[in-house]
Amino acid sequence: MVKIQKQDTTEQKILGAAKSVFLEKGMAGARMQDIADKAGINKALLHYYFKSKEKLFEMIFKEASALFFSKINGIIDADIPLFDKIENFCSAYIDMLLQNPYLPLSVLNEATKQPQRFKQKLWKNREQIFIKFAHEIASETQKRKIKSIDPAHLFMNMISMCIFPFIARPVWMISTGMDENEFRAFVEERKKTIPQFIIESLNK
Amino acid sequence: MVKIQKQDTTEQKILGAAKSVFLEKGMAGARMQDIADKAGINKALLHYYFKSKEKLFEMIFKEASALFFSKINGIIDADIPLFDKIENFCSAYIDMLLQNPYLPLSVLNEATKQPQRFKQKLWKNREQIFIKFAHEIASETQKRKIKSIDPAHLFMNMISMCIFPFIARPVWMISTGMDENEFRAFVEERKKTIPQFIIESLNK
DNA sequence: ATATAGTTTAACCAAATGGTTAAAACAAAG
DNA sequence: CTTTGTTTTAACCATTTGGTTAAACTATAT
Repeated sequence: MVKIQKQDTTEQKILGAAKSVFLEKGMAGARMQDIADKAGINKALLHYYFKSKEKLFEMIFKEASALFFSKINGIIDADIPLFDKIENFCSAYIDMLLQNPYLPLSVLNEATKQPQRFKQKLWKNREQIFIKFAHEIASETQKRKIKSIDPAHLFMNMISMCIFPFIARPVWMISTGMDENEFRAFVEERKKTIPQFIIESLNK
Repeated sequence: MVKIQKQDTTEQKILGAAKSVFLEKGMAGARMQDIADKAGINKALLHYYFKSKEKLFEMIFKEASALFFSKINGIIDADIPLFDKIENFCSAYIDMLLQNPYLPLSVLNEATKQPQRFKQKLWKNREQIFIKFAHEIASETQKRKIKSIDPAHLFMNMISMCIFPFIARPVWMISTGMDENEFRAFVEERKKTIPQFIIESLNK
């Protein structure tokens, strides 16, 4: 008989627990004991599966940043009209972030605190993210289909508006009085309002 | 004779060192020894001036978040035309961030990791930041001067585009190949491109 | 000169934390 | 039943780190 009841193997439980603890507390703030507790096991077993905090963190972080960057390339590289691309990107990226709200803060944090390590370990074969996007903008501008705009700024604007709300979430919630559901609804709305906002600005 | 050569008192040196260490490493990652070293003193003297890490951190963090929020209210509350207000805000806020590049990540980080503490200690008498702004938008919309837009989204868009580049700086620099100066120039440009972008989108 | 506040040195303490170890318990497969 | 890999228990270790202490030194003001 194959394993049926255990949907989660111990390793998966550990990885899940590690992800949530690391993403919430960061490398420095995370405690191995907390991870063990959250996984429902003990510290000995935790080290039985993963040699060190470093190794475990690296594993989680690699996965996290892959998630953080992968969606971008996929959609930006698609072969569809510019405006559709913008709409798709915002919608898909926000969807991903809704499922991983702590992702941006965590990834950008570690990239800030350990820039050299980040560059070495996570930026090996990654190409310029928005080269193709830049060309496309240039082309559309030349064809006089949209107003002239520096692609770097446009790209930065787009990802800023998508990502930042998740980074500023607690402050935004406190300062607007939103609760979890209202915030979720607010960000859900942004899947449409951001593309709208961008396209209004680009349209001649 | 009054003290002349010492522009910085020891207390100021400590506060300066603490600010830079805390903002770069966060509460959990900061080391008292590092702060002492950076201030050019020893740990004993550090504790002679500030009882505990907690106290020192609170001091720095209170000042940091005051800086982070104060500019916003000031400009948003000014009594000038909407578009001027947007231009002023972006320009002044980005200027402030250029002088405190680690501020946003640090403040938002601690707000995320200790939301309750943040709310208690730092959000006592602070009012809704953008109430007045919202009214203004509503009024302009009604007067048919600008396109209809939800003020919350507009406000979020604006602060996102201003703040996010500083949070994503290391990743952005790596992925675009910019160096310090180029990044500075890029953000400097944004003082104009962001208001442009927003106003193009709002104009009927 | 002497008292006072600032500063250094260096040793020290207690707690937290990452990591180890060894023995025992357990479960499943051959 | 025995073997094998997994899991627990619980003690333990080494290091880091926040924080303390006491004695000595320095400069300045009275």
